[in-house]
Amino acid sequence: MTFFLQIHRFHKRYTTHLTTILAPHELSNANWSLLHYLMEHGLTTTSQIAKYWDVEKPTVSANVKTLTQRGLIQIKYGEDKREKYLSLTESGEDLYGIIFPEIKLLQQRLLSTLTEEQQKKFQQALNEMEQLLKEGLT
Amino acid sequence: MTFFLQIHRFHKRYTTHLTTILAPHELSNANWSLLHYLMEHGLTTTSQIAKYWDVEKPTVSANVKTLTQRGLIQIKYGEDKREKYLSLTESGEDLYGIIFPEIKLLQQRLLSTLTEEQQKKFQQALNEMEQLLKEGLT
DNA sequence: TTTAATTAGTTAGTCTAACTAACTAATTTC
DNA sequence: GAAATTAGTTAGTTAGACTAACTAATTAAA
Repeated sequence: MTFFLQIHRFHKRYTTHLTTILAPHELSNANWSLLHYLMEHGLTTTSQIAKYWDVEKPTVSANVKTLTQRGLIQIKYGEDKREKYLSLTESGEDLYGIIFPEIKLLQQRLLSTLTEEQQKKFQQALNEMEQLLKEGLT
Repeated sequence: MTFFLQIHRFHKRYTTHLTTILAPHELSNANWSLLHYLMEHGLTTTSQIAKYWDVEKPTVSANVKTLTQRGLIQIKYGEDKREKYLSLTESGEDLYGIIFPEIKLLQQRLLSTLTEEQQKKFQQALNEMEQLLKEGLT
């Protein structure tokens, strides 16, 4: 079984497992990622999130729309009239606080299979591989 | 940036990159996975593939249908009348031979970021994490 | 031997997480 | 000032799943 298939299999199970945690709160994985990003980074724009996640803006835009409608995030406009500064509302933070411990536990549990050194090495490798793909394998 | 987001980002780029290799041959990633599986394992059934990929049978079934219609795989029936034994046709093997070198090169290039020992450890960890998720983190 | 349970594979429908194309409005560059 | 770029949105599409329901075949239990 190749490394790449194992990544694929693991990733699928992991996201599926996340879904079981998030679905009772009516959140998709991507919704959660947005909540988490805002909690960690604070005030930020759609473009920045898209860059961080390495996705296109409409993907972020759709999640912003969903969570704004649910009152979980709020929007402020900056000096640049085009930009929307996103942050969590109080109920957004509350919901985050309810969910995060379980996800944290899951992640810690999974990461306990790796030493800190290994984790660091693997993350580095993932990053390098990603760069290779980004730069066209030059 | 968490390990899990890095896996996600890498995986997405990798599959996107595979798509650019496969699309000129009018193959999806999943189509290629099927070609590759049959090339590596030979005669096999839909259920076995579903197990190996860790997906549901309809997922495999759909890909079998596509590639059968294109004449890339063929079906033989076994003693158990329900089972379909799948294998590559000659044109399936030909197409595989055209595509595989490029994918192999890509994978080798990516894996060059890891020592063999690291790759082994990484795969082991992925496997363990997968088992944890499978068994419900007991 | 008959009935019940399980399995192989298919079809139809649904969902998630993307993407592209096209667009308006705002900002920056020439 | 005009052209180019950027922020964000909308609409449409695709890929890769999944579940539910089903038929037919096989296996297990009574």
